[in-house]
Formats: sequence, structure tokens, C-alpha cells
Amino acid sequence: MGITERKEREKQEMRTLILSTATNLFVERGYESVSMRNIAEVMEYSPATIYLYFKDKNELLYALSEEGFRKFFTYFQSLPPQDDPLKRLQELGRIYVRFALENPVYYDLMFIMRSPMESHHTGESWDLGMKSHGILTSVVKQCIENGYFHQKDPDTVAFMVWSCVHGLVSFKIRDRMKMYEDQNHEEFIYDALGLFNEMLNCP
Amino acid sequence: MGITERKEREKQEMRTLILSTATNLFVERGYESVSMRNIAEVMEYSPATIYLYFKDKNELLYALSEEGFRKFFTYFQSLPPQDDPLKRLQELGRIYVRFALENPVYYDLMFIMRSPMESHHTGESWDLGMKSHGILTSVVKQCIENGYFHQKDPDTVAFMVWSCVHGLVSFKIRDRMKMYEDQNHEEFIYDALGLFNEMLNCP
Amino acid sequence: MGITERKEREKQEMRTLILSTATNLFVERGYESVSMRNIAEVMEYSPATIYLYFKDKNELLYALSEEGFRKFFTYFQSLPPQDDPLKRLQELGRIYVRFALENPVYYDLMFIMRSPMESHHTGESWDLGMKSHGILTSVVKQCIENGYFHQKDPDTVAFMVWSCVHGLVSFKIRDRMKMYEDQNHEEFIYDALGLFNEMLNCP
Amino acid sequence: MGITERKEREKQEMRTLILSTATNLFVERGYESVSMRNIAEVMEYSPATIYLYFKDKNELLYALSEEGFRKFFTYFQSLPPQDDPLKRLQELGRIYVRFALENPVYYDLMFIMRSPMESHHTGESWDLGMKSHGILTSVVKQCIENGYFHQKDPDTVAFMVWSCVHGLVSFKIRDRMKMYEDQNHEEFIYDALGLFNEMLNCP
DNA sequence: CATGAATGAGAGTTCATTCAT
DNA sequence: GATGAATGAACTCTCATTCAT
Repeated sequence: MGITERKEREKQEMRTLILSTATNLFVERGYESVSMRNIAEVMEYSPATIYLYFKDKNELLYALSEEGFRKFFTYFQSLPPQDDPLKRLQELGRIYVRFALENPVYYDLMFIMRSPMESHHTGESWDLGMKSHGILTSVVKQCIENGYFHQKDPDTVAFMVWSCVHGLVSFKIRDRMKMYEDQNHEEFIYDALGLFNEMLNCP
Repeated sequence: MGITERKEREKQEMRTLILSTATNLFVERGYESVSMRNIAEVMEYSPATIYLYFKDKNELLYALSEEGFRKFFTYFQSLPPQDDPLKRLQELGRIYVRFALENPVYYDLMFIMRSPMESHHTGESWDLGMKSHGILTSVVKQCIENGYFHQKDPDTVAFMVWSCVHGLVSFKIRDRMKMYEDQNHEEFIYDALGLFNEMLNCP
Repeated sequence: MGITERKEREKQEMRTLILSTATNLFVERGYESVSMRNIAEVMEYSPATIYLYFKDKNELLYALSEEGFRKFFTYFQSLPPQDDPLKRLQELGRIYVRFALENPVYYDLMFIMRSPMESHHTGESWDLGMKSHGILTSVVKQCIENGYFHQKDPDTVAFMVWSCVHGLVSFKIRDRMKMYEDQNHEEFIYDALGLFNEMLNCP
Repeated sequence: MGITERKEREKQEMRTLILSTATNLFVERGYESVSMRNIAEVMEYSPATIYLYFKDKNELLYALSEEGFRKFFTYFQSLPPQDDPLKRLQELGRIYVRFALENPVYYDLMFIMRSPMESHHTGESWDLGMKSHGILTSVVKQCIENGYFHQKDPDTVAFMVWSCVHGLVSFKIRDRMKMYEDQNHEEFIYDALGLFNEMLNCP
């Protein structure tokens, strides 16, 4: 007994190896220029091996984004307890930005890349994404209850907040900050986020 | 007389045909999966023909983004005269969003696509981009002078504002709005923008 | 046991098949007009297959010339023992000519073709070429010690001798013997070589 | 009267322009990498224009080699009057080498390049080549009459002599002299030629 | 389980050449 | 006489993928 479990564990380890190798390569070169063969070469396995664990390139990408969503969710869960819902919202924004800057490949896959996995708006990724989004919405709702955001629809508020942080980090990730060459980009992003957070205070 | 002009015009028309064909294909399939051959096929010309008008694929992409930046700039210039700088800033945001929603392919090329034309942060695109950004910054400065934005650095404010509108539209363009399935996406975006604009009012 | 060896052997056989197919085509049509596709077609393999065995066209050509140099060297090593250095030199010339006439494609690659593999004046080819040339030079030196060649510099003598035999065979290989239509070309070349060898006798 | 002549002259001038442009490009880049379009570009004419003067690329090449043969013949004719036939032969070798080193593109076309103009062993090139070869043969015959070359067949002698000088220069032209890196190649060639000429003295 | 070997399809690009104007 | 525009055919090379072993 335990044999099937070991097998299963080994299978998972292999999947993990593939995914992390892929991630590293993506960081180094960008998706478009990473091929299945590249990944296999770095792993020192044959290209065919990858296909034992992932049906095709799309599934690999999808699995990666799933990992991303899992990690993303743990970031969100780390939101420290805090009575004031506005402060929680502001902290959530900082966590979001931190996730994106610390995991640009995941972030890109999850929120930017033209997704070759459109069909999948089912699956774990979707659920985790919805759960994370739920956290945002619930905090937003509490803020609204406390008198913020002019009694707007929570979804609208959530979308607006989300868009703003997404905008900040996606300029960085897709390399559109060249005109701010004098700034340290990460600091600059956090400054802009700070400003946004201040604006949220306004009743 | 006439003749060279006609030829010149025809040449321009061909360039335009190529560019618009490319644009259409990009809309349908996304860049990454559009080849020079594809474009040629749709045009019912030979692949070689394209190379008479554009040195290579990069130049085609660059020309397209240049067109985008030109169009973008005309949108910006249409900013109606308006004494109150804050209102101008808010209007600028609406114009930005409108441009993005009306020209998603251009927008993608200009602000999202992982650009293989990095070197070109020179050229007309760059200049027009900077000029447009200059308009934003100058409006922001006037707002700050009028007591808004807590005397923050204008670049930071500009970046924050820009990020927010970019976030709004890039979710749409890269198809990340599925969880808002009940909404009409365009309306929803304008709603969120409206909320953001209200927040700007806060002194 | 055995299995890896068999695989290795099969791999070698495939390389050999590619190389020999290429050689045959080169004989028929001349390099310049032989493409990777052509080679693949004749082999009844896909073009991509060739790239599993050779990184690119250059490597294929280089491997071919390497083979040539190896074979060349074995011809040279077959120089029969012979006390009189002049006779050895004369015999060397005959061997050289025989190699060229028996292996015109190799010869062309090695000594005539405008080489796109300039960088490679390192590698086995170069070493073998130098070793072969060393044999020539050492024989020449012995001749000089025996009073031949007016005490000229050995390199000069070697180059002159080499040029003469090269001239003989390269006219044949590059098809410039049409004005000697009455002659059997191979015989004619050996006659001319014989004359040259007689001239060498002259103290 | 006059008009047709002028036209004819202009036509010739254009041909000459094309040929010289081609030659220059060949010198710079080697044949293989020179295209009809390249030639036209440098001339600042359209590619189509070339086809008004030359049926196709082959004819252009052939015309070029014809020019080469004409020039070659004038070099040969410059052979200074000289009673001693052996000295004339030796001088002829020097002239040959000089021609090759001064006109490597012509030389290559005439005597090395795998000729895409095989059919043409008729035409002016052929005649001029034969005439030049005739000069060589007649000098050789006189030498033989004077007791040189062991009464060998003049053709054989001519071929041997020719091969030797051809070998010398074709190593240079096809870049196979890297192992003589310490030498000034042109001097080295003339040294080797000097040695060959000394050998000819031997009765 | 893993792979070596193979491939069809397709990428971007260049070429010699033609022909209506 | 010259050309602008166009093209079919070819090029080298890479890719995701399959399958017998």
C-alpha cells in the first residue's frame, strides 16, 4: 500500500519540475520565444516526456496559470486582520501589487497574456480567481456600508480599484515605463498606489 | 503633373491595404498567430509583395503602432476647451477609454503587446506618445496648482491616472471580464471610469 | 549492453546517409544549387530530419569537408616507404592527384569551393590539413638537404609543388579542359604530372 | 547616319555600366551573394532594366567572363619581344599571375567558377581563350625545339605550365593560404613562381 | 516511464524574372 | 528605353506533436 501514492507523488513532482522550468524560461526570454523543446532541453528530458504530463502546450500554460492563481490566493489570504475596511482595501491593493511584481510571469499569464485557454473559464483557476475576487468585493462592500464610494454598486467599485492596480503593474510587466526613466520603477509604482489609496479615503 | 502623385497615392493605398488587412487579422486571431503569409493570402497578393512596402514584419508592426499613435494623438487633441482643469482631466480619461474601445488593435500594439520593437523608443511613435503624455501631465499640473492631489509630484499623479484607465480597458481588450457577465462591458467600464472621476473631485 | 551501441551505430548510419546523399547531389549539380530540401527529398526524409543530425547547412558542409580531410590524410599516409626523398615527393604528387580524381566532391569542398566556413580554420579539418601539409614539407626538406631546389625556403618549394598538382586537378574538377578534347583527361593529367616530376629531378 | 551609331554607343555604355557594377559587387561580396537586384540598386536603375541588356543572369556572367578573356588577351599580347623562348615562357607565367592577382573576379569567372555557361564553349570567350592558349603553346613549342622539356608533347608541357601558375593564383583567390600566415601572399606567390621558372631552365 | 526519431506545417525572407504602362 | 509592381518558387530553419520501441 502506499505504492500508488508514491507514484502519484512522483507524478506531481515531475509536473512541478516541468512547470518551474517553464516559468524560469518564460522569465528569461518571454513566452513567445520559449518552445516545448527548450523546456525539455533545460530539464534534460526529451520533449516527448512533457507530453506524458501535459496534453499540449496549452495545458501546460493553463496549469501554470492555475499555479499562479493558487499563489495569488495565498497572497490574498495573508491579508492581516484589520477592523477598518478601507484600510483592508488599501492593504489588499498593496498585496496585489506585491504579488504582481514578485511573480511577473504568473501575473502575465493570469491577467495579460492573450489567453489560448479561453474555453477554461471553468476549472480551478476560475474558482480561485472568483474566490479572490470575492474577497475584494466583500471588503469593498464593507467600505460602502461605511459610507465610502457614494453608495455605488460594489462590482463597479471593485472593478475600478482592480483596474487601477492592474494598470500600475501591467505597464511595468509589459515594459511601458520607459518615459519614467528617472524613477525607480517599483518605488514609483508604490508611490502611485499610495496616492490612489489616499484618494480612497475621501468619503 | 498628376502622374507621380497618382503613383504615390496608389503606393499609399497599398500600404494602407496591407495595414488594414493586418489589423483585421490581428483582431480576429491575435498577433502572435498572424503571419506575413496570412496577410498576403487574405489580400490575395503574394507574400513577396508585402516586402515591397515593408522591410520586414517588424516594420509592419511598427508602422501600425505609429498609425495608432497618430490616431491616439488626434483623439487627445479633440479635448474640448474647458476652463476647469479637473474637468479636463476627467474628459481626457473618457477620451482615452473611447480611443481604446474603438481601436482595440492599435491599443494593444501600443500599450500591451510585448513589443519586439524595443529599439524604437525613438521615432514618430515615441514622439507622439510623449506629446500625448505631455498633455496629460500639463492638465495634471494645473489640477495640482488648483489644490488637487495633495501637492503630489505630477508624474506620479499622471501615472496613477493613466494606470487606472489603462487597467479598465486592458481587461476588456485582453478578455478578462468574464466574471462580469451580467454587465454590458462597455457601459460597465464607463461606470467605473465615472466612479474614478468622482474620486478625483475630492480635494 | 549492445543497445546503446546499436543506436549509436544507427545514428552514424543516418549521418552517413545524409552526407553521402549530399555528396552525390553536389557531384550532379554543384553545391551552390543544392538545398537542404533537395537532399531531404532524395533521401525521402523530411527536411527537418536533417537538422536532427546537423545544426545547419554549414555544419553539414563542414562535416563533409572534415570527412574529406580524413580520407585525404589516409591517402597521404599510404605513401610507401622509400629512401630517396625526391621519389617520395614525386609519389606524393601522384597520390594527391589520385585523391582528387577519385574524390572530386571532397576535393572541391576542401580546396576550391568559396568556403562559407571561414571561421573553422580551427577544428579537425584544419589539423588534418596541417598534418598533411607537414608531410609534404618534411619530404621537401629532405629533398633540399639532398641538394635539390637550389636551397630555397621549404615553404616556397612546398607551395610551388602543391600549386602545380592543385592546378592540374582543379582544371579537371571545374571543367576547364575542353580544349584538350582529343585527350583522355585523366591520362593527360598524369602525363603532365610525369613531366613535372621529371623536372623535379633536375638538381 | 550617326543616330544609330549613337544609340549603339549608348547601349554599349549601359552594358559596360552594368558589367562594371557587377564586377565591383562581386569583388566586395563574392558572386553567390550578389543578386540582380543588388546590382540594379547600386546602379540606381530598376532590376528590369538589366534585362533589356542581358537576357538573364547567365548572360551577364558570360559577358563578364568575355570581358575577362579580352583583358586577359591584352595582357598576353603585351609579352615583350624576346629572343630566348624559355625566357618568353617564364615571362608569360609572370604575366599570367599578374593578370590573376590584378583581376581576381575575372579570373575566378574564367577559370574557377563552376560555370553556369557550359554550353558556350563557342563564342568570343572561347576564341580568345584559344588564342591565348595558342600563344602559350607556340612559345612552348619553340622551347621544345630548343631542347627543353625532353621532347614532350607541347600540349602536355603547356598544360603542366599552365596548371602550375593556375594553382598558385587560385589558392590565393579562393582563400586557401591561411597556413602561410607569416608570408605576404603576393610576394610568396611570385617567389614560388620564381622557383618554378628556375626549374624550367633545366635542360 | 521515457525517449529517439521523425515529421507536416509553417515561419520569415529573398530571388530571378516578367509585363503592363 | 525604362520602370514600378508583382510574383512563383525557392530558401533555411523551427515548431508542436506523434509513435514505435
